[in-house]
Amino acid sequence: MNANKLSQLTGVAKETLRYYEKVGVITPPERSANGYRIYQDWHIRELKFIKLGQSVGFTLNTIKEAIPKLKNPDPNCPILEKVLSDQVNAIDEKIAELQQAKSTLNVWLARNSGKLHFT
Amino acid sequence: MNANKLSQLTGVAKETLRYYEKVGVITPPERSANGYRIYQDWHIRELKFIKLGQSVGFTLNTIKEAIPKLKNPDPNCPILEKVLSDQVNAIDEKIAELQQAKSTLNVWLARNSGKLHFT
DNA sequence: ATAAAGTGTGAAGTTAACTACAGGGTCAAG
DNA sequence: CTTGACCCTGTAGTTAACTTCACACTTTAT
Repeated sequence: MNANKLSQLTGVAKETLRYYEKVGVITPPERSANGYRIYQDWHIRELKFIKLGQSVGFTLNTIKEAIPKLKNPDPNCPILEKVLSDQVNAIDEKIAELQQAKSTLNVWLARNSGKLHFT
Repeated sequence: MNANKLSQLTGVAKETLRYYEKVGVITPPERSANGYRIYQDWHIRELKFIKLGQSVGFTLNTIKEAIPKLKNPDPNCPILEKVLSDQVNAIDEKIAELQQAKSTLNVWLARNSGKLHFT
């Protein structure tokens, strides 16, 4: 499968695929004689995993570091649980911040039926 | 009031004050004979306003554009209400995304008591 | 045979909001 | 009068995750 195909199957731009390769978050694909990348089916899974990680707020770097741990989990060292629950906490904090922001805005909106002072 | 004073009173770094001036989000202060900036008391209010805007998720650019509207509100054209309520909606969307992410993570965490598969 | 479309590379640009740096003038204290 | 603490300017670096560019080779279609 070439870059275009993988791009279409995953919705990840071809340039982004090369970028992911450069930063080491996907496995470098084989190359055909002309130098074109040949992706495997499991590259689709890699990309799904990356998207999933991003959707829960992980950076590419965190995802990159997590992949070997996922492939080779150490039962005595539950690093992953910590990463995951830390992220849950981070998300809770962000939600709280956003709700605070929202209520500030609503106060502002209510006041705005009269006039909004620049103070 | 010089840059240092304003910085201490507002908690905004001096470099950031100059940056805000450059991007036009604060009113350029007068200068003394030696070229030093002389800030006014109302610069404190400007900065509070900027912080408030940032805390509810507005970009500096949006804040910059909002300031003239706040100073000169047009009663027939309630742009501000729209800006504010749009932002409330944007915040609601972000909260929903984060809650989705959180539940994904929790599923993942639950599964992780066994083993976490890379699929 | 030729032109369009696809793939490759490395490097630079993008966005937001700063932050740091180099080089130089100014001001208060001892 | 010199040292150190400020202030000024313009420019460049930072972070994350891409995107775009310039340029060149390959493959496909006419």
